[in-house]
Amino acid sequence: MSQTPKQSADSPVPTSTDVARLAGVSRATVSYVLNNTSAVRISEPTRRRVREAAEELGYVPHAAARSLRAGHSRIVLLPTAHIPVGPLYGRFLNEVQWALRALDYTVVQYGSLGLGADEAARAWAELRPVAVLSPGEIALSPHGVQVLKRSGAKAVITLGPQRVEGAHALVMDQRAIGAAAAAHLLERGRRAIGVVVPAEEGLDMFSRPRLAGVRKAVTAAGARVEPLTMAYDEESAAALAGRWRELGLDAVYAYNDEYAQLLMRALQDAGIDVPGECAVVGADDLLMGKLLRPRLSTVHIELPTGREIAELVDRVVRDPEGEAERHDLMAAHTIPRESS
Amino acid sequence: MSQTPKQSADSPVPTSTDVARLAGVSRATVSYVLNNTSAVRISEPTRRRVREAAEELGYVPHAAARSLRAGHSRIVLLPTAHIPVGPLYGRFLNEVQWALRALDYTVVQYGSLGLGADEAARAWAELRPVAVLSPGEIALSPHGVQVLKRSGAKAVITLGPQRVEGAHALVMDQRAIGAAAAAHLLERGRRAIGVVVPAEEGLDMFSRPRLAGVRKAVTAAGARVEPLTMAYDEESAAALAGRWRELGLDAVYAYNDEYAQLLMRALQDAGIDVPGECAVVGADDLLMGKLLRPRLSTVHIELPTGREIAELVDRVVRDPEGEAERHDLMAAHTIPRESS
DNA sequence: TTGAAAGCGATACCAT
DNA sequence: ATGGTATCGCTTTCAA
Repeated sequence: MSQTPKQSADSPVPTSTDVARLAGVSRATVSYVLNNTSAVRISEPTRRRVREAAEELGYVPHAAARSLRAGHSRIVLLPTAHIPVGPLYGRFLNEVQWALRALDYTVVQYGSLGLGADEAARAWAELRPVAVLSPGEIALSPHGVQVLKRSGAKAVITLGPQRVEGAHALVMDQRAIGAAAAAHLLERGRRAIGVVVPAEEGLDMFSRPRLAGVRKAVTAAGARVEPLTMAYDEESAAALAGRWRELGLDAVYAYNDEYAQLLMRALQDAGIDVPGECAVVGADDLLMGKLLRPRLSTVHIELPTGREIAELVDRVVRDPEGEAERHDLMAAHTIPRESS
Repeated sequence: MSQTPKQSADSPVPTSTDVARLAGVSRATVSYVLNNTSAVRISEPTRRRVREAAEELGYVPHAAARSLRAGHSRIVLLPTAHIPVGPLYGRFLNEVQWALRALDYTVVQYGSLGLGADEAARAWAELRPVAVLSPGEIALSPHGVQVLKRSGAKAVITLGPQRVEGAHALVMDQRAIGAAAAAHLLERGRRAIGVVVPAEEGLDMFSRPRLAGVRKAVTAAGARVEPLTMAYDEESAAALAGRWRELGLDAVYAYNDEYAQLLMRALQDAGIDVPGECAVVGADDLLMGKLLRPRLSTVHIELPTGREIAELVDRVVRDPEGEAERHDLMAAHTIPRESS
């Protein structure tokens, strides 16, 4: 028999027709055998011949042709930001992808590089995904949702701080994080609270609501809030620390643990005592925070598991009319350590 | 009983036929207009009618149908690990994705969750990608490469420490990192060097060659190497630090900056002076390292830009026979700071 | 138990 | 300047 499948530069890709020919049956039979179609009974010898033929040719079905015929795909489109989000959230998205694959969806991460909301939605729609799970940092317009639904998407779901007209929403209310940090600092007796807002673009979807959360809690208590723009580099942190005393603040909530570490270092280098002169709180409860001195107080964020999210997506796909709006998907609580 | 899903109660997904009908032309004309086919000339009024019809119906072409007809796709498949790699490498992969999209490829990140190398390759082949860019941490067998090429992939490229029979290789030799760290420590007069090997699975593709790099440099100098398994958590680090003095080491290369930070903290907490009693070197040159005290010495890794990689992929796609093996894609040099 | 044939949606050749 | 139509690879009635 054939030893080494001699495939020169231009050997054509084997199709089910080739398998059928080699096995001496029709394409229909090939399909039946390879898909274990239970509605049809094929004799065992035939099955074997088909399988052997497929094996020998190295036949692999063509997903596009299959889903074209089927009229639907199992693609879940997961638009990705072009900027790196934090490690916590990054891990979470990874988990979601996992879980969706475990439910037999094909996860397509689509980087929508500089496309506007509507262009992006159009590009996504070309893939005819059965569902779109759009993280909060991705722009998605009501019109974009329409385009996607019109293109056959059973589920268009936003996963993040805000909802979009027409889409199912899995709301993760970032304000709770700011609120938790603020409550903690107020309880510690702080009355003038700075809030670091990352200068990096694309993070505002997270940082704005966190700031709003702080604002609400702090003003309700009659204390002061000061937004502080800072980039994730030493210069920016040093500059901020340099003018710290003019700001007259006695505490700062620094967006997340990474920014907090950066700022805390800069404050210390500027001779400002933490937590004596200024309390510092981060967020995300990264391992790192426990290693710092003083140990970094943080807001622990309880994200849903990837499985939960995947199952919600699956539910909406199966029952697009069903209610799937959820608001209880995120919890936040402070972990006080030494920096506050 | 199970009839064709009627696309629910609402309107069916519009096809080019619908556009043609509404515009009063044939499907061919629709295709010509919407693709700006230059070989055919369509009158301006007709063009307008077609475009308006498409707009009105919210028509979006069906990517699967198109690529089925075309006989090829612009899909670049990027298998993803199910474990988070470091932040440096993660950012790099993100950049690659960017750059590929800029070259008009559709990047599909495919999480191959617990599939064996051959099953995974088969699953990827179903999507008929024009190229597969497989990061080093992904298992890819020679047989898998065959399957992919047979399915029409013009380029199967490994991106990582090792090469795979049949695939183009963009080799990033991790040994250089270990070698750089070792050379630095030897130069500092250290003679007994520990090497942290992450306990986390999936990182061995990186950690093994790094260890090998250290080993080669150190044994050549007649000094001692000691592999040290450590997980990325405080307990594991503390345990290692607890038995440090028995180990009789005067330096440690801690895989990357994250593990280095963790271990350095544990050593300090165990009363071991850094760098006096033990020098510590990390890798990746993360911002974090500059914030620690003592400042963390590190190996700066020069990864290629995403654009370089994307262009290499593109080149192989256009000329699959051309040579594209590259070994000069990574450079490493030590940045001495205070911890060594 | 198997096969013939009708599409799924888009494109490109060949007529008109 | 347009339209008819074969075709890509696969699934699934309906017939034999």
